[in-house]
Amino acid sequence: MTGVTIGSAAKATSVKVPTIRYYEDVGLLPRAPRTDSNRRLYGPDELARLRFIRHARELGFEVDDIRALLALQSEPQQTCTEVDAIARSHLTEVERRIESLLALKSELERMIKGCKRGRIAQCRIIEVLQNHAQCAHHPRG
Amino acid sequence: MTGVTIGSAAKATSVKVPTIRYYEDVGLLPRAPRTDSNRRLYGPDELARLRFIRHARELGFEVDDIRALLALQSEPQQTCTEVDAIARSHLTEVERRIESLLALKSELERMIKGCKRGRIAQCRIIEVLQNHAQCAHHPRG
DNA sequence: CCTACATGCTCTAGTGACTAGAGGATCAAG
DNA sequence: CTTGATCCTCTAGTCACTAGAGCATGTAGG
Repeated sequence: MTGVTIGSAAKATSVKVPTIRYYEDVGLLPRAPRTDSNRRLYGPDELARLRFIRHARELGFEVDDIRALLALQSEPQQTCTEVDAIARSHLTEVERRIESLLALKSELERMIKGCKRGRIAQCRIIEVLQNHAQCAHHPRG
Repeated sequence: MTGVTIGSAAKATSVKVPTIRYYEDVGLLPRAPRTDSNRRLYGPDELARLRFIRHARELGFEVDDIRALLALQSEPQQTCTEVDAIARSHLTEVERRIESLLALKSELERMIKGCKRGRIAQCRIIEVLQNHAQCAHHPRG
């Protein structure tokens, strides 16, 4: 019966206490075993999972995506077809995201450069964003 | 008092009709003037503003950020410091995300490769993302 | 052993940024 | 003149949390 309390788990993973409980509620974490006095206990595996979830969320994956990613891990001798499909579609999504983040990066850099000139009168963020908005498909920065 | 209806405004800016009304509610757009029959009217300036808002949202700026950016626009003789700060912090975050996504990308690629050979047993997405999560400040890989 | 008080529990409600739907008015086309 | 699209307001739902109430339990100091 080893394991740490939800508070230490929160500290260890940078996921807040109520968020951990929320993840259990929505099934991203297995129902934690409890002490005699009904407190949740977390072992190293759960902490790893939590860190994974946190990071994936930071990367913008939705809870459902994360559920899928977690599923990939826990089916080690399944036929590969399905796993491959999930991984593949995630890869596509990840690549898409990298693309648009790179576009955003260069645009933000451009904004900052423009601002360096010192006066908003010459600052073109608004102009830039508005114009850019017209070419809906970011045809490569 | 020319102007287009909310429907055409939506089409012209790719912002959905209810979202336009929502932006008015929360003060990102001025209250639109109305026709005799109470319908909202939008002129070119409002369309521009809508396009700006949409794009800024796509870039991940929060409504409050956008409010700040729009406010700055109307004080043109001010220095750019604040705009610069907003953009800069977004840039940092964006770079951080790109890093992580690249790590995830190569892990997914590795998985797919592994799958091709028929086994998923050595899938390490969790490990990879989890470890990556620990170096909060990405001290250059 | 007793008292603080921190931490845990459950439950409900609030947040941001929309999105969907009900129920009704108005406009444009045939 | 009717039909269907579009508009109006209003309420409620979504996702992923986040905050708070109200109560139980654990831990440290005196």
